[in-house]
Order: sequence, then C-alpha cells, then structure tokens
Amino acid sequence: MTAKHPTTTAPKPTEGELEILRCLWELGPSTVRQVTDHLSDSRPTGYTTVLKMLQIMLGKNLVTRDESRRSHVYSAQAEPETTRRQMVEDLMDRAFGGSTSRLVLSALSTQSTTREELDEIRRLLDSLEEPTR
Amino acid sequence: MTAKHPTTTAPKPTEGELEILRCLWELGPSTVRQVTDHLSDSRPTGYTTVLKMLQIMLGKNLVTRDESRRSHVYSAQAEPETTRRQMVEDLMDRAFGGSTSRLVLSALSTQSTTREELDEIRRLLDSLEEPTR
DNA sequence: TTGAAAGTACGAAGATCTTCGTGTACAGTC
DNA sequence: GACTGTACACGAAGATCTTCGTACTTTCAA
Repeated sequence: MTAKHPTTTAPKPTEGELEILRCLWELGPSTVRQVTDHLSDSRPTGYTTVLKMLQIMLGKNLVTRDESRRSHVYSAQAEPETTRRQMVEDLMDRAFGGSTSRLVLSALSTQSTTREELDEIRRLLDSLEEPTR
Repeated sequence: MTAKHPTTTAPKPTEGELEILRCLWELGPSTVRQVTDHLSDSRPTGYTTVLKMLQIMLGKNLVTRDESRRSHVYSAQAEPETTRRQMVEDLMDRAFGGSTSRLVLSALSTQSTTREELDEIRRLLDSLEEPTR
C-alpha cells in the first residue's frame, strides 16, 4: 500500500497549503501571479514557490486548474466549509478524544471571544435544536 | 536568528508528539516503557522511537523528566487544557481568520455532535455570560 | 524574426519529523 | 566476577514540506 494521492480524495492541507487555499477562498479562481501578489502581504513568497506548491496541491487534489489560457487558473477543490470542518474534526479527534463539547469549551475559553460571538453561537444552538424536534 | 527551543517556551506539538502527550495526560508521569506499552494499542511504536521522541520533546520543553531513578519518568510540561487551547487558537487563526464563532459553527456541524453535547455547550454559554453581568 | 517579458515544468537543497539500529552503562543473578 | 536483561544516548536513514534556481515555451511588439 504505497499509493498516496490517487487523484480521488483530498488529504489534510499542510500549513503552507492552507495559506494558499485561504487566498483561493478569498480571491476565487486565480492565477499563480494573483496568489503570489495576495500572499505577499502576509507572507512574502517567491513566484516559483507558489507555482510549485500549486502544482503539488493539484497532484493531491486540493485544487483544480483551468489550462485553457496561457496563465493557468487555479481553484480550491473543496468548499471552505468542507475543508474547515475536516480540519476541526481532525483536531477534535487528535487532541480532544472526539468530544465536540470539550473542543467548544476550549474555543470559548480563548481571549478573543467577543460578546457578539457568544450571542451568535447561542443563536446557532437554537437553530440547531429547534428544527430537529 | 537560529535559536529554536531556548528551553523557555513550548512550541506546538507535532502529530506524533501529541500522540505521546495524550499518553502522558492519561497515564500521568510515566516511563518510556509505560508510554510505549500504552501506545501499542493505538499505534505500535518501537521502544527507542518513543525514547527518542521524548528526548526531543524534552529539548523542546514539551515535557519534563525526573532522572532520579534508573528509568526516567516523563511528565507533560503543560496542562492538557493549555495545550489544547493553544492548538485551537492556532487552528482558529490559520483556518477561520480568528473567528471563534465560525470555528464553533464548524465544530457543531460535525456528525458526531450528540444532543447531550449540545445541552452541555448551552450550559457552558450560560455560565460564561451570567457571571459577567 | 528576434528579443524581452511572463509562464510552466522540473530538480534539488535544506529543514523538520519519524523511525530505528547500535553502542554503552547499569543492576541483579548464579 | 561474569552474564543477562533493561535502560539511555546518539547517529543516521527515509519521508515530507518548503523554497528556489534553471531550463524550456509562448506571446507580443518593434
């Protein structure tokens, strides 16, 4: 069993890959140039570095690309929510023994949680429980 | 600037390191032998592998050790909650733009969330908001 | 048509992680 | 005192990630 990315399932992105995915989520389908420029704000990266990463990500099925134009246009393969949920699930299993509530507790004990967010979460809970009954 | 682990701050644990931390959290202070045995259930690992990892983790300040006995006894350096919170914060920043509520939303949209957990989270919210007013 | 600009592909170096094999020290037994 | 486990330290190999340099291709304007 040595096959790694059989062009079917998308693995968890690495840190650098996630950085690029975030660009694609924000910008939408983009060229290497666009991603590089956008990235230059937060994390200056060489053009060929970004190109190489996108090529690798293509092999891993993390992105797709349109080659119809001279400058290939890359898109995130999955919805942001899907990837994010997958990463949360991964962390939940690896660090919280699979317990959602313990993870949420931990998230809420973070400094940066504002009152607005607490309210939002409460509304979310309401909307989750009501429709089920 | 090449210093990496100046024996002061603990970095984010890698996947393998987290696996070992989880053992220490569960078992409490343990010898290499104990960690290895405990690990054998979920992820068979050679004795010297575990030993080496613990040595590296000691250098990174992820664990401490008591050398007073022939078999050194290792302990997690930080409380589980501290490490977990740190990892949640990291994921929140890297994947959710720092938004707690978006992360929680994502966590709740996970299959494995039970009704009991939802109730627990609601209680948690209550206890978070009440004492503040 | 030719030269500069901009793209893509590829290889490889350096860093970090993971995993062991080997060598050495020690502790108890016969 | 020699022998047999058991433990620690260390080095090194293989895997994965990250980052670029270099070579080749395409486009377009002078």
